Amino acid sequence: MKYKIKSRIWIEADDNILLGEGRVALLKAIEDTGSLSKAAKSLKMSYKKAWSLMDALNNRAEKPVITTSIGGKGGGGAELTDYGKNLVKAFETINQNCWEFLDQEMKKQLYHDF
Amino acid sequence: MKYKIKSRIWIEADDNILLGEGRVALLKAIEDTGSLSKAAKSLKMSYKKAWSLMDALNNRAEKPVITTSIGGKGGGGAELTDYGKNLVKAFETINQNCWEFLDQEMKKQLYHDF
DNA sequence: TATCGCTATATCTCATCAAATATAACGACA
DNA sequence: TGTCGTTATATTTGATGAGATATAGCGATA
Repeated sequence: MKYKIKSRIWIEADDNILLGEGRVALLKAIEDTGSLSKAAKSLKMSYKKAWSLMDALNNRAEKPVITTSIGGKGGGGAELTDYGKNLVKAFETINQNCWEFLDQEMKKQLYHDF
Repeated sequence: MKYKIKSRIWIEADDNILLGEGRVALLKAIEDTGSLSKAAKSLKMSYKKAWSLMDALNNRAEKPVITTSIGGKGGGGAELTDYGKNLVKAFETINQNCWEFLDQEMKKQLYHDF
């Protein structure tokens, strides 16, 4: 059997996407680099796109997910709030569990139908 | 809590998409209408797109998923093979189970982290 | 007070993908 | 043997989204 099952999960708020794999990757890069522009660069993403993603995330979430500062030492920066860290952790846990669940489901179906 | 979790699953063969929600919807429409062009129309999809999807599906699957005929009474038509029907059934079962699983997972996380 | 790297935002260009259009071939049936 | 509604395929047109570019403003620090 050469078939593989794949999945993509995301969290919505008010029928708008809040958090998916791309935004989680960006959040983790922000956590690592301390800056939105460096995070974007590390993911080979334009600053504009990264900013748009984080702007939408911050506006739609119940509480701020990242905080930013302009000017000062280093020019400014961005970092995750505790709430943001929890969101990332929850997302990754669910995502991992989903993969494992689907692999099991696929095996069940293969046994029956193919 | 206004957050909702969503998912999309698909089956790949050789790193190419084989079957996802769109193709399953098309297969069911073919089953209902007996024709690829009618199925496409019922989903407001161009014939070309529908044909391309089913061509890729048939070529990548281990066995044919639909059979087609040209000319004759009614001009021809398309129908699912038994293998195709099993694929659809398996996909929908897994997809349904995945939704239920994710809803439970979401509740767990909400309880802990938000 | 000049510098620096960052956030924040608008605008324009381009590539990619989808849709629309056109056409050939087929075979049962009247 | 002509008609009809399909399948099958190429080509052209159009729209949407991503990327590139440009610019302003900020504040700690030297």
